[in-house]
Amino acid sequence: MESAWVDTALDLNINPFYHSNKTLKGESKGEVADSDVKVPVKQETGVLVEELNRVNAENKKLNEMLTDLCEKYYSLHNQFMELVSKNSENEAATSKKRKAECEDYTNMIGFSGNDESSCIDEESCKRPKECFKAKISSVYLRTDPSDNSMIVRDGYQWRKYGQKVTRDNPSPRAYFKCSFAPSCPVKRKVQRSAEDPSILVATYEGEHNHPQPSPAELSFSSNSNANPRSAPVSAPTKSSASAVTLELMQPAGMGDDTKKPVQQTTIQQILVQKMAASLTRDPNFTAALAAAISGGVVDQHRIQKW
DNA sequence: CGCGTTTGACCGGCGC
DNA sequence: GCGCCGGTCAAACGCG
Repeated sequence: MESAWVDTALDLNINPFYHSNKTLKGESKGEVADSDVKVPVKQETGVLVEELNRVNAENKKLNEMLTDLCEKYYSLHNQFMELVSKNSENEAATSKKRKAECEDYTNMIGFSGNDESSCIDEESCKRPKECFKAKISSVYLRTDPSDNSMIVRDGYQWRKYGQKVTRDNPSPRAYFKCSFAPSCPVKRKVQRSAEDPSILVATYEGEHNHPQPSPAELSFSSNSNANPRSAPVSAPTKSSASAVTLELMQPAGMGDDTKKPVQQTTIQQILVQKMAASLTRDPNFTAALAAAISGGVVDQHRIQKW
């Protein structure tokens, strides 16, 4: 099923050399042996350079598309924020309800009033503590279904503090707190998708109030991830499983937005990188993109290819 | 012995 | 008011 998607997927040329090899193989009239390519070296490098240029141009175009997308996202995001802040004012005035609703808001916009315990009055602090404090984002990770460990490697250090079987899902939900910084309020829930057990759903609440630990720090400080149960995860297969990240709250840099006045361009760059990384790893996206813009860049690509 | 995980108990919110 | 359910706590346990 998925292989079908992959086959029809837009070739984004993530790995141009592989691609080049394929074309070369095709050009070498079905020679079986890979090693003895009969094309003269000069001609070969010429083809490669040409291919590389073409790929660069395509990447540039895709990059522009992504940037454009980001700009649109930002303007929409801002509009939505305005709308919601108006709504929440009304909401606060009329009803002091309710967790679920609050969570909906946070879910949709990533509205985090203030970090930490900076709420002003006690009353609004207790409930909204949960309502407004936490930024919530979800990460979907494809893993081996036979792999029972619920470990999501995201560069932070987590301490498990609970596990629970929930009603709507036979697989247990694990609760983690960020243990890299003692005061870090971030929590993470990890649970297998009810529909597709091969997909891990990690839900993050809150923001890290510390920078992302470096790999050295991670392997150094405490054994949380070097623990026997966690260790297998560091196997590249799992951590590099194809991941689609839906960061509902904050487009980028969600680790440390204590430094709010980050240049928007920087954020944009990070966002572009993140999106590109996520999207290009997702065969569904590439396929959808291919379908959507099949008249444009891709056609040009295909024409050249044929 | 220290640290992290496991797991049953407990608590609070919510619906009926 | 009661019961269900999700989230958290904390003692017990295991590992290095």
